[in-house]
Amino acid sequence: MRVEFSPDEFKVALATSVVVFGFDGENLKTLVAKKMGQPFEGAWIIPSCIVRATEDPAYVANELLTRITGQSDWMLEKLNGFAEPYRNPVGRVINIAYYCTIRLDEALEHNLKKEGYTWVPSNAIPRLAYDHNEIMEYAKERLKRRVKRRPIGFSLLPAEFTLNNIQRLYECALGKTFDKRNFRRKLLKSQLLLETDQFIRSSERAKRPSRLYKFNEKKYRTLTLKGYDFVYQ
Amino acid sequence: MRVEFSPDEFKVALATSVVVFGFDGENLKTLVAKKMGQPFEGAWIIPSCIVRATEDPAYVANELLTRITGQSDWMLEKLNGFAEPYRNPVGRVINIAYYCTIRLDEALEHNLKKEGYTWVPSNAIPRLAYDHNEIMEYAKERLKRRVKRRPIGFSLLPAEFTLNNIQRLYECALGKTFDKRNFRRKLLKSQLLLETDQFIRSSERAKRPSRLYKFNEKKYRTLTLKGYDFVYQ
DNA sequence: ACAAAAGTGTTACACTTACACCCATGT
DNA sequence: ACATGGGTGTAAGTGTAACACTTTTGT
Repeated sequence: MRVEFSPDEFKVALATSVVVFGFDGENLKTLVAKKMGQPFEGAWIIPSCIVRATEDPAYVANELLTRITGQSDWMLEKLNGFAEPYRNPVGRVINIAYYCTIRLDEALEHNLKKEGYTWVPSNAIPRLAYDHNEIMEYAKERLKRRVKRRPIGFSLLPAEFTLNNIQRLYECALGKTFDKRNFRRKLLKSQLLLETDQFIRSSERAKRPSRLYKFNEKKYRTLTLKGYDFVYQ
Repeated sequence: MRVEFSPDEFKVALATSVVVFGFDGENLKTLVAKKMGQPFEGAWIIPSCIVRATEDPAYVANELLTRITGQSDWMLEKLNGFAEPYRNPVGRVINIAYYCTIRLDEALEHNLKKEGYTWVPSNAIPRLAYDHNEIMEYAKERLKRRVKRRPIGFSLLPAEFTLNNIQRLYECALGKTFDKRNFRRKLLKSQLLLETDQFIRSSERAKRPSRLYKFNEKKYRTLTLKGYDFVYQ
């Protein structure tokens, strides 16, 4: 029975990666960067970082995101530990991966650019180094599940948005399409949205402007407290 | 930026734990053992094992289960990596945890006893060493989710079982009760069960014997291929 | 005027829930 | 005979899914 650790069992290294999802009103996308240094120099990777043996990966991941985005206090959700041997050619490295969602804005975009990060559409992820494609798929599945149970719009949409925006977001995240009338009915019935009296043109092509809505955060909080399940399949 | 591993980053050790669920017709239960050796000598733990830096935790977990149960080829599902610093007083240890479900039988019980493992009811888990209570809770939540989406009876019930058995199993796993008529209607409509012409007395107290059913594995396989969701909330 | 997307209701069906009594058997 | 769990049906309500046309605005 192997239950006692001897000193030479302590030979593994830790890393953390964070899958970041954003939504531009049209498409769901995720952050990647070009890997610097060997191995895999120049390959695409998910934002990642070494974790020292004394550190908490959640803390390190938070620091990493803060540097990348210029914003702090992230609601990171843990994805999993990726632990296959040989996933890293340098040695045995365990990756503790997280994901989060983010609202896009200009300051953010500026910071991302400065730090060398790029958005790629989450339905067309390029080949990534290590097992990062696996981590990415895992994150997409998790987001899907999340979307089915909780209205995620809060964290991905701007403060005001159209019903078409949010429908599009759900369609991207779940990889299917919905009937406009049924979607609206369901969403409005939930009372999670508040009508504003603002209108916006959703694209160049659109002639008629569409109404802006915002989230009813109070309603959302009371509902989640009661163990509300949104359940959009 | 910390992206290059130096040799002294490789200072972490690995372990794996497996949460095993079983069902005796009345209650859902899970395997624990008494810890041998320091630290936490004599405390209850989830079946666990060291993983060397060159090994695959999934493989090691499988070996561990094979030893404990005397059966091989486990369908282990990965739970998560538990990676908080200081979760193990001996040093930095990452635990890659799995869970599985098992059909009880006599050979199994005999082997468990021989290896020093004991069942505890999964709604009354004792205080466990390390962060094993956290892992256990995580596993219970996962089982719950699993039960909601897929008929788990296959892996937990004997080949033939009564409708009351399976209802009881669902009630244990989900921590709620169901209306007998509605439960039966739903289950039978799914066509996942085949009526046998066998009857059994479900307990000493029961006078009238109840009908045995078995799983319609073919139906199950075609349904899961089509992306079937059982969805019992 | 026309092009483009915004917006709007109804109906049929499926599923869920609530609910109470008789049945078969062993003691 | 009685105690114990086994077994059964119906009706109301709720949610889902399918469906097509009119409105508003910019060009």
